[in-house]
Amino acid sequence: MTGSHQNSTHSASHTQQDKASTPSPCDYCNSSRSVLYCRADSAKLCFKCDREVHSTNQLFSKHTRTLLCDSCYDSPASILCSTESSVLCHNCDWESHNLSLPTVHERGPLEGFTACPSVSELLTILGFEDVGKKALLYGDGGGGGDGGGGEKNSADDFMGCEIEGFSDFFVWDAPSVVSLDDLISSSAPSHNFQAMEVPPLPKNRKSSCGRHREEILSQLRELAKSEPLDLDTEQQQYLQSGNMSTDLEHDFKTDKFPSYEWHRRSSEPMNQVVPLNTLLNEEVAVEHPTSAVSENNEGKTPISFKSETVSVVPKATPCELTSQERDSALLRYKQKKKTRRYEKHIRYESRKVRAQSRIRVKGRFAKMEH
DNA sequence: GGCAGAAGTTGTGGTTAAACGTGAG
DNA sequence: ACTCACGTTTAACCACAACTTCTGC
Repeated sequence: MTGSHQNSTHSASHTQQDKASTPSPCDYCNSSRSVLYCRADSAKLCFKCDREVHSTNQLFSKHTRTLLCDSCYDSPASILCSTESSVLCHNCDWESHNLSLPTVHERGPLEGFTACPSVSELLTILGFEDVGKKALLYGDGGGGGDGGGGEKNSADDFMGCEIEGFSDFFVWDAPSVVSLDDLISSSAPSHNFQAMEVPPLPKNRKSSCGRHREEILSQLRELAKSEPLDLDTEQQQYLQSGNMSTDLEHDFKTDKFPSYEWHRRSSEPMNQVVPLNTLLNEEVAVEHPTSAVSENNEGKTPISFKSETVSVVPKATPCELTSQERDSALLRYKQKKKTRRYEKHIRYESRKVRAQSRIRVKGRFAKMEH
């Protein structure tokens, strides 16, 4: 083993550690935060680019995409832990549940999606079906005069804010098969493979989009701007009549940083956006609304906040790309796709040489005779 | 902090059984 | 619709050197 080889392996492991637990930008636009993983492309994408890439042709639309793991941000999530409201890849699930938190957490399989679902379909897929278009309409702090009683408040700050009580909106879609045990118990020959006596998972679970639902919902709202929602007449009139929250209007037209919109303070105007320089590479004091008290647009009832210092990831660059940027991004994506390696990659040539010279019995490695 | 040794983990390829897909009867 | 035969694909298996992480001094 040469020194340079050792160095390369060391640096490789460092690289892996470095990129772990750090949200990475979209492989396509390189600006929005990636929330989806496409196995076929080995690409991490934001919702907007996912739509753009996978709507290109029918072949691409068949790619299965899943959410990124909440823990390592590097692998497709396959397990939903409803106890922690997180989505995890197999490795992280194993680490967090088999080593430290054995079996007390309620977990289930997480499935991806194919084709190019509409925003409302995506909301359903991600377990937001009860919030759906209303939340997209009223966005953050908007509200509007729609009925709905007390729960309306929660949806008002749906996009940008973590609000207590709001999690009740999120509905867990109970998968038909929850575990291997379910498969076994459901395999009685007379039952026609339907799961029998397997209680469905509780309906009041949180959404299946993991810990980053703010980011996901923010991107979905961006997506909704370019996609005519399947709205009812009342909602359409509401949008057109100008009754729409000024905040939402602002979002649709000028807000470049929807993900960070909740960084405003209660004393600031509702449509004020945190300047870019405060968002880049520095810790900023932000305040989360702790209770959903925002009423309608005219009321401007102040939202109560709790202060919290968070590390802002410098990825909050505009989602809106110029045509040049788009072309550039497309080029980058295509180049990356070209250089993708499907063939087997040997990390340690010395091990290969060693394996090839090993004694075998029916293809298996045999013990060396000393 | 630096070093040495122990302990634990990873990666390697040929064979084969099982799984899977397809077409014929 | 079903069974069977046949071809193709996939994943598990094995031992151990190389590599990484931990521990004690």
